[in-house]
Parts: sequence; structure tokens; C-alpha cells
Amino acid sequence: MIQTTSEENYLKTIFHHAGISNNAVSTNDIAASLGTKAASVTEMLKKLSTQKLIRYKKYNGVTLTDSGTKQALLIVRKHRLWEYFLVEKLKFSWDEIHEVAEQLEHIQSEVLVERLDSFLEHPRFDPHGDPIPDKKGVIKKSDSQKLIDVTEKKEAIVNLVTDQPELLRYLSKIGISIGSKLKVMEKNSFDQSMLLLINGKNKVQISSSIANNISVQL
Amino acid sequence: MIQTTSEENYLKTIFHHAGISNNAVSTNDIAASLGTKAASVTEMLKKLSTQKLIRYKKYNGVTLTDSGTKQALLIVRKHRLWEYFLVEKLKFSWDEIHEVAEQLEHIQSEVLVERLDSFLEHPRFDPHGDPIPDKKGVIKKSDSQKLIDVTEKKEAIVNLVTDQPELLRYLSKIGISIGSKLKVMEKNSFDQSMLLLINGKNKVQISSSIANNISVQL
DNA sequence: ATATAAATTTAGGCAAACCTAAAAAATAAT
DNA sequence: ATTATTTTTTAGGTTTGCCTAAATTTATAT
Repeated sequence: MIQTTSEENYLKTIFHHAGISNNAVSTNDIAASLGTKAASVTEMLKKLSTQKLIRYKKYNGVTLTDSGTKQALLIVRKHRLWEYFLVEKLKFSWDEIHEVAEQLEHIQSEVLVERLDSFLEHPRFDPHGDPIPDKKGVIKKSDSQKLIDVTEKKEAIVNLVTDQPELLRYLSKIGISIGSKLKVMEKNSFDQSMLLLINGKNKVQISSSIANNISVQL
Repeated sequence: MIQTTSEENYLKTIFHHAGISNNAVSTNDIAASLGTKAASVTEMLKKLSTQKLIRYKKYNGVTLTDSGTKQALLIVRKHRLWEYFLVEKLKFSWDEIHEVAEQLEHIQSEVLVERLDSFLEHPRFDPHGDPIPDKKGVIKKSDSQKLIDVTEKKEAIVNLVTDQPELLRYLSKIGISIGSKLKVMEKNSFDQSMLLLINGKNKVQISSSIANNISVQL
């Protein structure tokens, strides 16, 4: 039942790529995310498949089984709890935590996770605003949507951003953080870029790929 | 400079066996502690030797270099800080913490260790009473305690003895004086007598009344 | 529809860290 | 001082997770 660090990283990556609807994920996408090569991914997929953590047919991409999803959610739970700990207790800033949380998430101890959760008083969202699955792997949904889907002239409050450090640094540089008020001034219809007014002050143009990685509440 | 988990475990084990005086440690002892075989140890010793972390001559045991000692102390620092965290913040009992601390000590992040240390308010001793090295690897000596209170397998340095001439004569006869290094090999639970290893050489059995009159520092 | 390109898998290798069995060196015992 | 025993090292394998290069399958384009 216990996974190696490498297996855990594969499960987590598949989970993140599959999204809520558990879409099939391609070998190449996994390789790109993990910084490995496609051949290595194929190898690992076979291994995870024999453990019934994924459904894998040659050339067809993979999906997580229920068991695999559960495992992935527990890793995500650990990652986000540790992130919360790092920011709330150890006073890390949110662009410093990713690398460390990547290591901490692999510590194997169920009791540790539950004690940590209690110590932190059962936080529901990590410092990026991402929901923390409970110990059964259940994620409570927030009624947020992607910034890219927000219609023109609407105002929204930033809810969560991905934990890619570069993106986080860029966003903080242009003045976007969790809680920022964004007003969509213009949406460029052919490249999906948008002009934002941030906290009623600064105007910034952002690309669709960035807008795609910011989640907001209206 | 960064060690693998395995290399770190070897360094830590050598450190613990060598004691404060950095005695040579045997291949077999390392293998026994780590649950590996002597052949595997030999292999790793070669590797650590080329990294100048240990001094290794075939068939001669190993000692840590200054660099190796420093690395070992930093691992010990991390281990003990995490143990303190687990007990003081997460309410683990002290017999639950070892396994988890064994994992946590390998997390690679200097800033994490220093922030954890601050968060815990710079504890000087872990829950077992062992001193926590500072960030430079310096161990502050604990206050002295009675030899009879030293736990099994611990090493201590003789600090002072009472001034009863008979006792002094007896002690000098069996090779114990101020500055002697004592390792508690066995504690007999019903008469409180103990078997000591003196300066890494001679084994001596002493009664509780003698152990009660020797003061040591860890 | 067939050629080209892209994605994926297979085949064969490599390094780390372990193993067993046999050889060599050091230590202990007669 | 030789022999016997223990310790350590060498030699040759194994597994995990990675790699490159070549083969295969699927997708794209003319």
C-alpha cells in the first residue's frame, strides 16, 4: 500500500493533470511535469497499473482508479497542510514553500498528518487558497471560477493561484495576491489576454495562460 | 555537498558510535546499527572517503573528518529539533517520535531548520534530554548529573567525584578519573548496578552507591 | 490515402544501494 | 608461532528509477 516517493510524485502529477473530471493524461505531459523522459514514464505506468492505482492501456493515456485518486488526495492533503504550517507557523512567504512542501509531503506517518491537522486547527484552505482534502480525501468545493472565464466589466476577488514559484513571483510583482480585487476591463477576443484593474489602482495586461491559472470568486 | 539520505544515515551512525572523542568505528558496528551487511558498509565508506567526510583505511575502521562531523551534527540538530516539535507541539509521546524524526531529519532546507528553531524558541535539549547542536554544529554541554541517572548506551564524561579517599582510590584503581569517558553499557534494573566502558577500553561493573557518587556531563 | 510528424513503447544501459559467497587480513587461542 | 576464528573486503548479482536510441503506433497534413 505504501508508495515510494517516486510513485507518489507520479500519482500526484496524474491527479493534477486529470482535474476533477479525471480526464486521461498523456505520457508526455507526465514526463514534462516531472522532468523525466517518456520512456521512464511508460515504465512507471506499468508499475502503477499492476498496483491498480491507474487504468493504463498502451498508447491511450492513463486515468486514476478510485484507489489511486484516494492516494493522490492524501498526498495533496499532506502537501497543503505542510504549506499551511510553513506559512502560518514558520513565517515562510508563499513563494518559498513549494520546494520544502514537496519533500514534507512524502513523510510516511498517518498519525503525524492527523496531529499536524489538529495542531493547525483543521485549516480548510492552504496559503494559495487551494482546498485541503480531509482525512478521507474529500475536498470541499468553493464556488470559485477561473479568471479567464470572468466576463468583461466584472469584478472578482482572487481566491487561489497555482503554486508555481515563477508565476507566484510574477503575480506578486504586478501586485496580485490572494484577496486582490480584480476588475476585468477588456478581454481580447483572439488571444484571450485581458486588461485588469488591480485593487482599483493599477492596470495590467495579462496573458490567457496566466488568467487560466488564477481562480477567483465573484 | 548535499548528501543522500543513505549517506546521511551512515554519517549519523558513525558519529553516534564514535562518541565525543571521535573513536574509530568498525564496519560491523555500522552494519549492525543500520541493518545492512558489512559488504554494503565497505562500499559506502569508500564513497564517503572520496568526499573527505571520513578517514578510511582498509581494515582499520573509520573516523569522521571535521567536515563529516559538521555534517553529522547538522543532521543530529535536525533530528532533535523535529523531536522537540513532535512532542511539544504535536503532542506525541516520546516513544512515538523516533521513526518520524528519522524521516524528517533528511528534509533539505537550511531555512526550514532555522525557522523551526526560532518557532520552537531555540530549545537546548530534545525530549530525551540530549543536547541540540546550534546551527554551527556546536553542542552546549548539559549541566552535570549523577552517573546513576544516565540512561543506557549513553556516553558521559566524569565531572567530579566526592572527596572520600577510599572511593577516589578505588576509582583510580579501576581507571576512572575526572575527564574519563564512560559509556553505560548495561543498567541492572533491580540493584541499580551498571556496566561501564571506560575510555572505550575497559569494562567495569560498579555498584549503585558508587554510581551515585560520580557526577558526569553528557 | 498516403506521407510526414508526433507520441509512445521497447530494448539495452547506467548509477545507487543493497545483497550473498568467497577471499584476504587481522585478531585470538592453543 | 601456528592454527582457528572473526572481521573486512572483493567479486559478482539484484532492484529501482532513470537514460538514449530505435521501433512502433497514432495523429496530422497534403
